[in-house]
Amino acid sequence: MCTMDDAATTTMSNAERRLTFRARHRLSGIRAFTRVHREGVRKPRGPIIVIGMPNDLPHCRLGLSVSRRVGNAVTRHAIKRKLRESFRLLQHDLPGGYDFVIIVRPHATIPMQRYKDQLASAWEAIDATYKKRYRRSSDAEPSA
RNA sequence: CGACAUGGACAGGCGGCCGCUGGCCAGACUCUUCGGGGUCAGGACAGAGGAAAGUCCGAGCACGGCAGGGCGCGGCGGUGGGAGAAGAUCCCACACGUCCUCUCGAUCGGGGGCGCGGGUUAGGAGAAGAAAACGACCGCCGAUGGCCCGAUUCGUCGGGCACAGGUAAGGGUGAGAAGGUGCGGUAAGAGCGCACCAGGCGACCGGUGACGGUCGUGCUGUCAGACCCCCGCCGCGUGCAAGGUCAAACAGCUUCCGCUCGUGAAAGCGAGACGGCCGGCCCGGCCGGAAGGGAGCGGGUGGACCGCUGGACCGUGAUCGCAAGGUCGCGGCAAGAGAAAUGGUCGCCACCGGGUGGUGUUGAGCCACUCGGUACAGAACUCGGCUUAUCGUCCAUGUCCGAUC
Repeated sequence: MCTMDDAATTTMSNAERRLTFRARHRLSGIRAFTRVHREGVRKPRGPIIVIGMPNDLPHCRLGLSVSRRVGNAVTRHAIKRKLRESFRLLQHDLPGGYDFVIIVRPHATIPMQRYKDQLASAWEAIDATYKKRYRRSSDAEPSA
């Protein structure tokens, strides 16, 4: 039993440490996108606008919206890959349980590190906003 | 050697770390209606293009439509062969037009490039212009007729006017002005006549044919067919978000059961209860099955699976063909995503450009350091073409020619 437990904990910790980007990390479907657009918090950061809202999952999900105005298919795809990579590398360093939609505005190409910094900044800002809201509502509830 | 043209090949390389998609091989945990499903970690393998693009043609495939014919709409357009699944497209030869190539220049020949290229004597629209064809704005003429003046042998003659009229030489407009140039001709002109040139028509000759040649014929405006139109030929529509399968949940529809007792294996039948209708009420008669459940049909929404990658396939050798390509042998299986994988980052090297320093008689070049760059561009059902974009490197072929004056 003891060994079983050990094995379980190691796999868990391994799973937590690994920087994967699977299908479950993707935001999919027009409903999920419009929901985030309508209810989420918008944080513009340079060439990108990050919209975030909490989900009921232990991890975060990412959706990308890059219009044709940004460039041709190759350019758009390159930006998407860099943003996805940024999300992948950041996923365990920042609080989980959010859905994000990133809208990309037309801009000159920049290295991935810049996208990563912008995303981290927006991520923290969104988390702070929801933490504040949660605290306010839990403070207000007992009094009312 | 160099320049230009055409065709072909390649589309920076290697490594570390961290990831993604696919089927395959194996494992742990877990759920299960025992069919299977879920989560996690692992292994080796495979994983964008010559244009994957534009979606412009031609097909396969799918669904819908379809007697036959006509109108309409759309597409194509030199000729003869050939390749091809194809009426897409391509190849060879020829014809026509045009350009280039030698030369101070001209002509002829050779060679090469380019051409969405049937009909403009079937007709129409089109700006400017007087007019695009039954042409007269200016101009020219005014022979002939008219009017006026003079002379007169009374027959006419000379001069004038620009009234009738004649006229396409010249001006102006235009891409184009009555085929062009020259000579004759005329009052002035005009294919009115002639010569040459260009075109049309006819005859003959050559050619399978596009067409070419000769002769005849005064027959002759021209830009536009990437405007309508005419002629010939061809053409159903929509595209994998096509379309098919599956199981859920929820509308809707059909049908059965329905509450009790008897009978019966069951279906059912009989009786009763209940509800509705006839009725003031009862009897009686007729009709029905709420709630709930079973079965069937089933629009739309979301999901899963199929379609979905083995094909007019790729590589290679032989052979046939001028070529496009054909035939045969051998070897191979090569992405299948779905908010959409095929990457991110770091280092080294290669190539190109700039700067600094060194070497070098100046220069060319070489070396070191440093900075920047390394195209166009991303599969979305699959093929065959076309078109467009493209940093550069390499290879192959062709041309850069001749005669006469």
